[in-house]
Amino acid sequence: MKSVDDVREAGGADRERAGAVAGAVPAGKHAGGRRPGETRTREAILDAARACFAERGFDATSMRRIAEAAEVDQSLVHHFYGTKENLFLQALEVPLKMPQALAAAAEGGREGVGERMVRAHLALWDDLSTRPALMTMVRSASVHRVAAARLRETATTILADALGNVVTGEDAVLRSNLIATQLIGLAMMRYIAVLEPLAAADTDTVVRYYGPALQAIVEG
Amino acid sequence: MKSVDDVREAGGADRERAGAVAGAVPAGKHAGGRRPGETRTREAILDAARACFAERGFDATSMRRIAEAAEVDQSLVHHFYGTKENLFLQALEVPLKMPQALAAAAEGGREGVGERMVRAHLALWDDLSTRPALMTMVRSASVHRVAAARLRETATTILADALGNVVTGEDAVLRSNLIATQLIGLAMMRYIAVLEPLAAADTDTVVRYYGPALQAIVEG
DNA sequence: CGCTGAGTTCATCATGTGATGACTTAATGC
DNA sequence: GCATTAAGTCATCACATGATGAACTCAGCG
Repeated sequence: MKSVDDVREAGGADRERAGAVAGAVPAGKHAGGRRPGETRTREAILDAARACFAERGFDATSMRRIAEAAEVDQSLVHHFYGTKENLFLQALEVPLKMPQALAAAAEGGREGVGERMVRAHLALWDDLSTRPALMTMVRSASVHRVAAARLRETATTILADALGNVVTGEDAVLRSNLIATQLIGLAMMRYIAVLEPLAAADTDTVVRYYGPALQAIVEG
Repeated sequence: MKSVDDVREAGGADRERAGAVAGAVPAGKHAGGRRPGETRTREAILDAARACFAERGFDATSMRRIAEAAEVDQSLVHHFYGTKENLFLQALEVPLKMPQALAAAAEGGREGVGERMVRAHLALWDDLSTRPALMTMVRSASVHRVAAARLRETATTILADALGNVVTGEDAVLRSNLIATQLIGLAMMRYIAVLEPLAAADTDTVVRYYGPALQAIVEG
């Protein structure tokens, strides 16, 4: 898969494809046709889509750009995923790691849970296997209904569930919301708006300062 | 100005315009021409643009939609504001109220400053004269460089400046960032993602729970 | 009055978009 | 081996978009 950055204004400099020996496709005949051997194109397209959506959001990402990033014909994207909407949906699928990691962080009692949550959250965003989906979700949440719904769902189902044993008492759900609020804010500023010095700060420092802020809400 | 919602799929049901008496424009002649009396169209367009951008973000808002919302021909939008980019820039202009309100909230010493900041922030978002610009900024920050820059600028210049006397000591700037982080997160979840019950909670409740979280960072 | 400039509409363009269908080649099941 | 299905390309469509230019009407100034 090509890097998303490479694609930009590409145009047409990359007509020869890997494995297509020069002359293998006789001039005048159709270049189409299934590639020999087993294939991983479907996954490549999804990866490319995730990367593109993560980097520019739903609207600014065209099917053509995704195809280019996956080094594949545009129709193939439609062939596998149908509509752009549906592809986006797939790209949005949050890895199972996420609820697990957050639930694990919530275990171990009330004490220090703020710091553990911040650390787990940062870990998910720094993990290359989870980051694109999260980035896609947050980046498009402001303009795409489905992404916004996914964000809400994540905030309630996943987070509130994980925190069920920890955030108790008056207005427990509201307070869970506020914790989600803090974590999403952190993602926005550190990874999307890239606010300095926050974006460059190392994990431990962020955990040290931000943890107590979450803790304040846990305590009520 | 028409409500943004009315526009949706409008199409062409609204051909007769206010003041254009039937027959006033002889068939076969041009309908163009300046309207009699003084005009406020320029401002109307900007208002419409702000409303549209606030509701759907930069990409999903077309010049045509803005024109429709302002009940004006599309070319007029270009006539007054040139490119879409430039119009967006104008719509993004943050009202002067904002730095003032936040600076005022920061006055009065360290004690209770967390709550005062949250309250001031919510007030700005509930004020119809400031809300559209803020909404536009946050909603498009994820996908538009200029909006993101504006957001950073707001977070540093305005917020950090206001908090200069309050947030002191180690990593003061980083901690100001984290406070901005919390406020932006709140805007995201309450006004954009519309997470319940947070979105429906009344101001005082939010202030009561969220204030101490900001305070935790002020204290360090 | 007549002129200039600003406000206003219409028609149109080039471009990029998502989507479809025809066609080609390889894998797979019988 | 032979039919069926899956993977792949190309050409093309209908449409929405941002932008421009020409034409027209009013305001304001001399």
